[in-house]
Amino acid sequence: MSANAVNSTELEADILDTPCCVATQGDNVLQAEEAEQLAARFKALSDPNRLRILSIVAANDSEETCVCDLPEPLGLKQPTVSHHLKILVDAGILHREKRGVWAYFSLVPGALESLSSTLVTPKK
Amino acid sequence: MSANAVNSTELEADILDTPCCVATQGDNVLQAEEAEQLAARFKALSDPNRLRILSIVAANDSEETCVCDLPEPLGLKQPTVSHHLKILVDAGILHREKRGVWAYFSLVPGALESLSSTLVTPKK
DNA sequence: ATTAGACATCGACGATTATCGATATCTTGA
DNA sequence: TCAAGATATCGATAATCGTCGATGTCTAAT
Repeated sequence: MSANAVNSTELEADILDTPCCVATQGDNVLQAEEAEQLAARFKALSDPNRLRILSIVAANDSEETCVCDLPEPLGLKQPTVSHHLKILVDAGILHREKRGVWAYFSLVPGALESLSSTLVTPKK
Repeated sequence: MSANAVNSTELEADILDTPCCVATQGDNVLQAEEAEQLAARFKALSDPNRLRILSIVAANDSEETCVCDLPEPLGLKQPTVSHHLKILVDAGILHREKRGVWAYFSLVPGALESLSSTLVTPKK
């Protein structure tokens, strides 16, 4: 550890003797792979336009939201909206259902709640 | 709305008559600037190594965590760790306190909880 | 079959990001 | 004053990302 105090000349504790660099107990800590998966879901939320899409979908939760609802309020072109929707679907946050010509999107029940709980539950 | 049924020949509702592109009520929806701020905080959580840093800091909540604790378990070099810590501090998630030569980090109380609540509270 | 329209995919471009070596800053003990 | 060490900052590089025009695909109605 940090027990370098076998020195006979100085036994008093300096500020620098305050234990630093405590070995982190590896058990309690988020491992690389789980961190990767969690980060991927937060990454889906790390873009303002995607958050606004979620906001619109959540506000319309009674009726589903279709792609055509989105380009105008967001000020984005259709391919860009489609791109963001794909990211949210891949992250398991949105559900896509194609009916006829249109694609309707809705929140995956519990997805945001589950992500939310990872922030308040004691890490791992 | 979509009442184009004044046509005498066909009065039945096609699939395509299902109302699509409902005008989004602009009041209920996350505005650009708030979306930007929220996204910035999620972006801080969108990297696996930053999540692992938070996990380590949270696990050590009794004693504070110093920078020197981190490079080894993460497999990162010190400048990289410093970079991630800065991002977490700037996002208001970590608190930095310099004592002597060392910099100690701790969770900002309530920061993760507040972010968490934005995910479960009805959007806006 | 053909057309029109909604949506997805592709390819490109500029902007941002994660990483790290090199270096600067700052604090402490000699 | 000096040297050592902990941390922050700088500069570069490769990779990823957001955006959009062009194009492809699929569906429904003619």
